[in-house]
Amino acid sequence: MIKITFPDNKVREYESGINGYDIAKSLSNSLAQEILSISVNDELWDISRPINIDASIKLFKWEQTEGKHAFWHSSAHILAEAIEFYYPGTKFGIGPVIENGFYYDVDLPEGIILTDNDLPKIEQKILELSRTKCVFVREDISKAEALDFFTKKNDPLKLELINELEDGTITLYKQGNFTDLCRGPHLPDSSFIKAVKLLSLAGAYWRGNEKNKQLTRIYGITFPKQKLLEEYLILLEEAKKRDHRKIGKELELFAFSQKVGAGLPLWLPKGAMLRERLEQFLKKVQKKYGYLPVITPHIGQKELYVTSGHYAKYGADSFQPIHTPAEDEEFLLKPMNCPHHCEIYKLKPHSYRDLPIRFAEFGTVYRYEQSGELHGLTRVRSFTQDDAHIFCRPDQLKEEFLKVIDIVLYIFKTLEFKDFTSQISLRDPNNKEKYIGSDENWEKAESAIIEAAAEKGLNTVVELGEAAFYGPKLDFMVKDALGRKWQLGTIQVDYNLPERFELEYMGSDNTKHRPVMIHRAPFGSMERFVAVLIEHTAGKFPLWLTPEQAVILPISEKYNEYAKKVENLLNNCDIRTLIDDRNEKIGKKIRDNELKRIPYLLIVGEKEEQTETIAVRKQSEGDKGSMTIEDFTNLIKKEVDEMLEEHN
RNA sequence: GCCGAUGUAGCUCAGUGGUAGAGCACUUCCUUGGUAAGGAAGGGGUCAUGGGUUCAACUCCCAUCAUUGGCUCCA
Repeated sequence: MIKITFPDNKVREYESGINGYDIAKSLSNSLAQEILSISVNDELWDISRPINIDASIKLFKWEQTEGKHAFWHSSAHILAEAIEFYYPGTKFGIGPVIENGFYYDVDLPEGIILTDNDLPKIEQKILELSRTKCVFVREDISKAEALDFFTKKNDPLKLELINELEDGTITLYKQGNFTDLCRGPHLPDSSFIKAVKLLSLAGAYWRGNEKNKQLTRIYGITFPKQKLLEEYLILLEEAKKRDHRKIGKELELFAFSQKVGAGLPLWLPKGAMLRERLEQFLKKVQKKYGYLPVITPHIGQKELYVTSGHYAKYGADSFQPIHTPAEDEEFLLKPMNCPHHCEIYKLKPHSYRDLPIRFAEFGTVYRYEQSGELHGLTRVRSFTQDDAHIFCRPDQLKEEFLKVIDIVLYIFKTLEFKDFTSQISLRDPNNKEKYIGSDENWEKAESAIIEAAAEKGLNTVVELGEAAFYGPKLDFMVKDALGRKWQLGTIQVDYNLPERFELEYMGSDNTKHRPVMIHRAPFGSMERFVAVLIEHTAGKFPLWLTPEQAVILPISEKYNEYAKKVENLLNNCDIRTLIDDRNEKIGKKIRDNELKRIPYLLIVGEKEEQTETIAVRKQSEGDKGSMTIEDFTNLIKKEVDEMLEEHN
């Protein structure tokens, strides 16, 4: 007999050799039906694997990640089996579980190219194989046996993987006609899989290295119930509706032109208005925090970037140099604003009393992103950073970090980004040589960031080895509608540029010292920020930000004149208002303007004209009744003030 | 850059080896309507660009450009 300890610390005795499924069954039949995987002494196991020792266990259902993990992992094997059925001779790479589903990287036989049209038949085969209730059989083998097996199978990719494994830890899983190298765990059999959708095909380099062979990657997702798949597909559709590229086009915020060039966004009037408002908003905050505005050109001499080191590091990936009639003269489009700001700092000597100095600029920069990297407004070749560089003494680092974090948090709060994460990137402690700057400075900077983040109550992840070579950093990330993570704000310490530009200040000891630089951009870039904001709000921007706050809808042409009067009054009160005087019925006008995400619709007809009022309809809430124009302007002002209210 | 897909009217999308279609939008007319689509008529396209095959190409082939899913999830 063995002792099994459950998560609630209850202990029950079972016969040695019992498996997870039977344990679940001993608790309840319905539970047994739902169990997908088990952890035995914190190690994930198949529920069909016999347990011969005293152990503490946890049982996992579909609702738990561990349960989904086993489910999708097994699904990946069935996908592989289906592929091997249609394309014998295929070599298999890896087939891991991902956040939503799984994929398998395969090297198809010479001359076979998969297209989307091939996916349905593979899906059908997967369902067919699932219905046969194929059992997943686990087998422990030696490294030599594993090498032998995959040599016979002629699968060099698996051999490469096995060669990196230690002897004695190798397991195979077999189901039907397919055997795969796999750590597990798996479902007991394939019949759990009731619904499948192969989502997309993509090329993927073996082990993510572009020097390696490109394999075909097949993405898929499976579910234990057809209904869950349907719900998931609806979710995907909903997410697509929030896509900033779609909404940006619908609301005429931005566009691209093939003739202007790929990755070079054109901000249309409404988008530009929105962006300007965001910029004004940040400028006001920055002024309060002691930032000084600067403006620098879009190009700079090549020498500037040689000094900064950007030319050596990014020169090849940037736009080609600009030549002038003067011989040997070369300019670059600026990929960064910092070198220009360093030159401004250098214009005059600084005392320790002057620091920190904070130069801020909405600086447009240009980088030649690879064509395949371009994506809407989130990955472009021309973008504007809400950039600032803080030149400070090392002992001021923490204080400055606290202030920048305050700005970021204020922005996130105002724009209602509640679901964000932050990451502290530190040096790789085992590889200190690859970083510039003294040990002492690094330690100071790293603890300044960690302490500042902790003081502000940030929920942070610390990543060792993720720091830039020139200093540690703190990044803020949010997710877009499709669950993709985007980095927005960033705060980076830099020891490199002050060194390269030989920046100095006079210390209290009357000797020269080197300042530290902080790069920071709370939005990151205006382009990316607006993109994420569009997806976050589904185009329903906050009242203070939206291009048009109210549209006046006359019931008929007879009230156009009164509508004009109302428009003037509201615009005089700085409420951005338009009239929709098309010859359409009121229902039609309401529908169209709701679709344009106008926050307030003001309906005026006979009643309103006579009583000098407007009938107010709020976006997605409906009729709010009639009120005077003065009441309405007060309402708007109050709403805007509340949104922008500063926290302390 | 590489692998797959896509490119037809302002927008969303059908379509065929033999002179191009729908809905919405737009223009005009009727209608003057009270909280998410009133009716009629009309204008609008070098079918991404450049080559090739063919009596004939928007359609088939090749190239280019652009858009798009992916190329970091480690058996």
